[in-house]
Amino acid sequence: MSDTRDRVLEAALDCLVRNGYGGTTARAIAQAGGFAPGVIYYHFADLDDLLVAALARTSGSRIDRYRAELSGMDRAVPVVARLRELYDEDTETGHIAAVQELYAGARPGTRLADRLALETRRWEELAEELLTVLLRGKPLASVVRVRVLAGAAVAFYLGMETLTHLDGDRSRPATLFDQGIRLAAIFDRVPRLKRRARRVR
Amino acid sequence: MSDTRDRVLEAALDCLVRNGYGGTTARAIAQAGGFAPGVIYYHFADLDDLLVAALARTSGSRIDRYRAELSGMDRAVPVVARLRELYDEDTETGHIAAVQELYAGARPGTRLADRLALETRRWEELAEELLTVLLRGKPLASVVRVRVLAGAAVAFYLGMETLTHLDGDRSRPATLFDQGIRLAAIFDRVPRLKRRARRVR
Amino acid sequence: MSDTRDRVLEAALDCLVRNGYGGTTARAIAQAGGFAPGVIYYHFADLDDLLVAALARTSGSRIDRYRAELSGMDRAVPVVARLRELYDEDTETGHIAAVQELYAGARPGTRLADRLALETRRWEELAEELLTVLLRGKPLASVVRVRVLAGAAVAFYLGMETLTHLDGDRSRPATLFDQGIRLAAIFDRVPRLKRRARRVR
Amino acid sequence: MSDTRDRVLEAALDCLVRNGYGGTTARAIAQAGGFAPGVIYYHFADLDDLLVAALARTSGSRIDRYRAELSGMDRAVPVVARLRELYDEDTETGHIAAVQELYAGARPGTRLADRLALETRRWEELAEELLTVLLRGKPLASVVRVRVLAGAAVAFYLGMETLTHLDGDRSRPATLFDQGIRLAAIFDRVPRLKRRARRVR
DNA sequence: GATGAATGAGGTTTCATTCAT
DNA sequence: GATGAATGAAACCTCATTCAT
Repeated sequence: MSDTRDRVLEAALDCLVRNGYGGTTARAIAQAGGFAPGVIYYHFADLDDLLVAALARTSGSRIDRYRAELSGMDRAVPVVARLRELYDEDTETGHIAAVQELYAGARPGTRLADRLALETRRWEELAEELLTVLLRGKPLASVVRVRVLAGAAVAFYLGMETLTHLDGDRSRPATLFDQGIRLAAIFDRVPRLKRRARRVR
Repeated sequence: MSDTRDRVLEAALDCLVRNGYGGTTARAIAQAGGFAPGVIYYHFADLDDLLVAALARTSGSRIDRYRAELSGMDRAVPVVARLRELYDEDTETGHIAAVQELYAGARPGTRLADRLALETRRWEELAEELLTVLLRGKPLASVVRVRVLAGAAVAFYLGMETLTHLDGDRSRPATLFDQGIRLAAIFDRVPRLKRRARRVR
Repeated sequence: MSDTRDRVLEAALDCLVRNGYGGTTARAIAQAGGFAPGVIYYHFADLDDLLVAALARTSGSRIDRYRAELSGMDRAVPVVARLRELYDEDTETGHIAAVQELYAGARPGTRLADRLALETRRWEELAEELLTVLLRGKPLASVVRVRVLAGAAVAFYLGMETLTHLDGDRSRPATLFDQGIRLAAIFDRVPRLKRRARRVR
Repeated sequence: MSDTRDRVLEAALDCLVRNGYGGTTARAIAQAGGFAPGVIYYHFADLDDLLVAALARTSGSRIDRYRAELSGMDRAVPVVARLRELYDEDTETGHIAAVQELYAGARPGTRLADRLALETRRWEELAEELLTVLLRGKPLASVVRVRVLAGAAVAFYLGMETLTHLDGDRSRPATLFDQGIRLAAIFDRVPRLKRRARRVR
């Protein structure tokens, strides 16, 4: 059916990774995908529309994957270890780089920005789910609100990506994950408080 | 001396805040500053050069201010409180918005990107200085490397700004600062270990 | 038979009225009529061809209606009164707006321009018929050639429409019709000369 | 000073005459004037802006010329004769053809349309001035309102031009002017009524 | 030092038209 | 008969940059 539509989406993501937001022009996308620039406008209203669709696709599928891989884990070390693998996966496929470019380039007030806000909320919801399980019964849980912590985690992840993308220094996330593992190990050693008949909503 | 050069730099920052990276064109800068477009090229090699200089100026002066305000503080709560004030100051002056735009728009491999990496390192150095004092003698200091923690702090700050800039939701940093204060209070209650003959590097 | 062909013609006229000549694109016509753009090229050689056919249809049917309503009238006042009604009818149906758009947009030398010239001649012929009856025996008839007067009438009508279309001021034709009625009343009071041996053509 | 600005205006008028409204594209204007398309946008905000300026210039200068040539004439025959010469002049210079194209092509609601409405009013004012003098004391003056007659004259002139431009048949205005002269001669033979103490306004 | 006019490449988008299905 | 995806040319417009003054 919309075979070409998919090719356009893929080309747009490709272009984001290779040329950055500013270099993701209609012509560049067309060249990357090997089709005429007009094709874009047959399938999408405009570039903004295309990028929104591309974002929805890549972000959505990544969220699904992250959730599938991490859901229900209640110990921090394996979570961080898995996160690192997923991050490496993202780096290879370039999908996270594409999203990063969108965060960087989107102008506030555009549909793309709105959509990014939406996707951000989805990532925050996922983080909240995971953190809820991780923090259950831990003393830390009584100090911080999970929702806020989730927001901080997403912001941190985004900032790390921005910096990494900027200087191309892959050792930065590597070091951070290393450190994360150590902290996670300590965290896991903190015993859970016992509660009776805890029922969450 | 080069009075005009300064006007150009100010105009460029102005333009970044008001029009974003993509809207910071030679014409727009000239209009913002009330001079002819050609002036830019008299004082700077090209737009990249101008933005590099603008970044150096604004980032440098902000780092100086942050250092002056925070240097030597050894308790977390006042540090976070001060940070919040500085952040609000940044928000008002728009300087942080300008830098944020540069992080967003800079293409890897350009001189601007190199300069951003350099400024990032300076911020990380500042964070390292402050964290070194804060963590002195604390148990956490034996678990995480200060340098890495400093990098994480900068990344987190940048990510928070990116998200805030995108959706314009000022409540996000407010909530995070609130939470930060609470964590800082707990942190401050953790006693410092006594060590003999402490030698720093 | 070619039911769809008719739908295409109607859609083209619709589009002319709503979007103007410049907005009457293949896509817009297709959307207006609820069919695929390709359909146009199945029934018509190109857009020019379609517009020619649309013009022929709408202009032809309007000429027929004008002739049916006005033919044989020999007094000016009822003619002008009837013209005003027909004009209002045209305005409502939008058919006159469509033709006006074609006059405006047609490039000299195209088939559409040729066809417009042809339709103009038909309107001039109709005007000539009507004026011949009206002027019969009037002193004015010996001063002006009916054919030229007919041409002037059509030109005037077209010019009035152009101006009205441009500024959307419907009071213009209203005022002109008012004035026309007064002149017609005076005209009707001028007695007809008696002639012997009337020979037509 | 703005030498080039003038060249752009001239090129636009040239283009209107030669290529019509639809053919007056930025590229075509640039080619006609022998400059780069970008020049247009240096001197004018957009094409609409350019066409408004071109209209103001050509229409304004023609109105001035018409007024200078015709003002104060109180006999119809020399007026019509002079009109014919001016019309021929217009035809040669092509300026009237350019304006005609603008009337035809302008979309209602654009700045160009607004400006055309303004220029139309100016032509109507001129016509009103001239007709006021011509009709002074004539019986016709008590039957028609001069303002309405002026509006009709402008509409007629425009319609005549539209038709002439469309089919390129120069004999049409020639014939109409011939006929006009004959009517003017009759008009001039109608005696003026004597009025006492005529006070205008 | 400064100006502002000019350039030409390249940006997004639209369009008439074709063609495989 | 009809479809709708695809094309490539060309539309308008913006931009960094240069250069004569």
